[in-house]
Amino acid sequence: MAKARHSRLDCTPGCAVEAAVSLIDGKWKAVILYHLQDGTTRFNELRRRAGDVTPRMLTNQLRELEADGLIEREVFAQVPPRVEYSLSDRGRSLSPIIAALKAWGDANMDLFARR
Amino acid sequence: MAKARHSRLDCTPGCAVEAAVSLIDGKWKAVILYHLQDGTTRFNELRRRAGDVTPRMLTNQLRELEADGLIEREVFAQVPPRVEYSLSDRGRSLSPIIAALKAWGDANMDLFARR
DNA sequence: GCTCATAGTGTCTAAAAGGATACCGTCCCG
DNA sequence: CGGGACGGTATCCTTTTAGACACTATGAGC
Repeated sequence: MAKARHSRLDCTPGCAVEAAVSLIDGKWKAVILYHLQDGTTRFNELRRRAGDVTPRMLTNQLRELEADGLIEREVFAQVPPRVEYSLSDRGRSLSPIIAALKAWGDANMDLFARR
Repeated sequence: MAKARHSRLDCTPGCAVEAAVSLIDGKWKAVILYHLQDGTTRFNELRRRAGDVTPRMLTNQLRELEADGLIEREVFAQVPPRVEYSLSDRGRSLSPIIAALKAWGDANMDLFARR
């Protein structure tokens, strides 16, 4: 699971903001959640869509998202192996935010172009 | 400025999502943006509200947010010194997202309580 | 028999982020 | 004269994150 970045929960109201951010932080988590909105996706399919994630990183991020209850993992006992990832209800409740982030990112692309 | 976590911008559509996240990532940035919504705030006032930020971290985060054009910094040549931080237009355009994150965080507090 | 695809794991290392602590000059208040 | 508020800096150290790269088993297709 993603590490809690703040140990106390009874801090100022802004704390919930940071707590939420800590879940989608991690270099690939937001991207994974974004792509999972298209529906159930397999491991290597995600890998291809995300660009250049190493399998180790992808595994890490998926495991954390799963531990946080944002995604679900279903294993089919076949050969070759088949594992499907999908959004959980909680993960789906995050969709509007992911969409808003994408919209904001697109609208502010000039910011990133400078780098 | 916050480091660009992805070097290429022409990646899959999810890239904008990650780019946006990278701006509010950093342990205190989201909290700072949240508190700045109440209006112009001074350095030590932010420090008190955020809980237990060290001045070094607060300076870092504020400088990055400023470099990213999300906040503005105004120095008054007085003694004792007076420095005020406020949201820029771009920063204000992020407000709905911050608010959504806070709402989501509050609604999913059970997740964080487990830690 | 060779190679490919699947879904990962293990190890090692580099880089970045975050934290602790001490310190600065100036002025005001008592 | 001592102490506090202000808005930071400087230095050092630890933790966390991310990346490269190699490797696994199985079966299918050529």
